[in-house]
Amino acid sequence: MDYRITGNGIIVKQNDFDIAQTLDCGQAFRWNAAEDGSFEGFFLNHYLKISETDGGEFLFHNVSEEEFLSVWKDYFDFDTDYGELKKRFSEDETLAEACRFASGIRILRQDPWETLCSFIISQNNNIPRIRGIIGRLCERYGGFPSAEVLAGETVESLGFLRAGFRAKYIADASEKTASGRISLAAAASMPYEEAVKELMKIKGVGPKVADCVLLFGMHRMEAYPVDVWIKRVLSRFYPDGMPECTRGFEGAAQQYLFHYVRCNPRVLGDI
DNA sequence: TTCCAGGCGTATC
DNA sequence: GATACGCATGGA
Repeated sequence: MDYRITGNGIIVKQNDFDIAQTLDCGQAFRWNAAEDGSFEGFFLNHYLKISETDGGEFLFHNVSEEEFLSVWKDYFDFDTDYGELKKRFSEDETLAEACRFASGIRILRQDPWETLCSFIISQNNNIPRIRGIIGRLCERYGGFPSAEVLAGETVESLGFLRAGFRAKYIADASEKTASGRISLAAAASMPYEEAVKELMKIKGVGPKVADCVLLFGMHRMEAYPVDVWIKRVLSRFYPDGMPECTRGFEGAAQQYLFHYVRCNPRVLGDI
């Protein structure tokens, strides 16, 4: 990655990066596309507008060098070589196709708490509605509320979210996180199996949500969320499990596959 | 109108 | 441990 400072922000030269593919592939729910192709959104309390230039570089609008280096470089995971990952994955035919289809996906380094809440909300739900619920949450509190703030709510007072049966899960996650009964910071550095167990102490967090938190909120690339789409992928292409070339980075492979089959369901055949 | 959605808790065997 | 079923809500 190279960057330079201009009068209206930071311009970044970065391989293996596509704004829309990365921000709109189901790992984050608070980014919005404008008609000109730019995206606006937040990481914690940091606002960003980002767009691609005619020269294929990326403009971080009105961002200082300090903020770029301390916030956005990490958020977009610019220090990881996704070209190398895709090269490894491409030993496998299906993965090669998936990587070609969306070669600009990167795994964001998101906030663990926001990721936990977001994927609790995601269960048995569709993406437009997930975005709606999270949008109402952020609108009410003027940004994504902390566990401490949400711990002051009840299932009833969360009714404005129209989150359905998930409201009690959000309440439980807030109470356990705010009180210290579970520690997201500790989970982030635990061995994989222990981390899953720690996260699953929360009501409404099963294996899939735990893996999403580990992958998207703690950048644990070995975490491999299996949802309905990935079940179809496994059944159609990998009945004996994920190929050897993905070992240790199953989560990244999963995200290429997830986006590929959601956009091209026909490749799954009659499943 | 009916089906289904980036699952999980619970009951039952 | 496996399998079946209900769940709140709203997009398609």
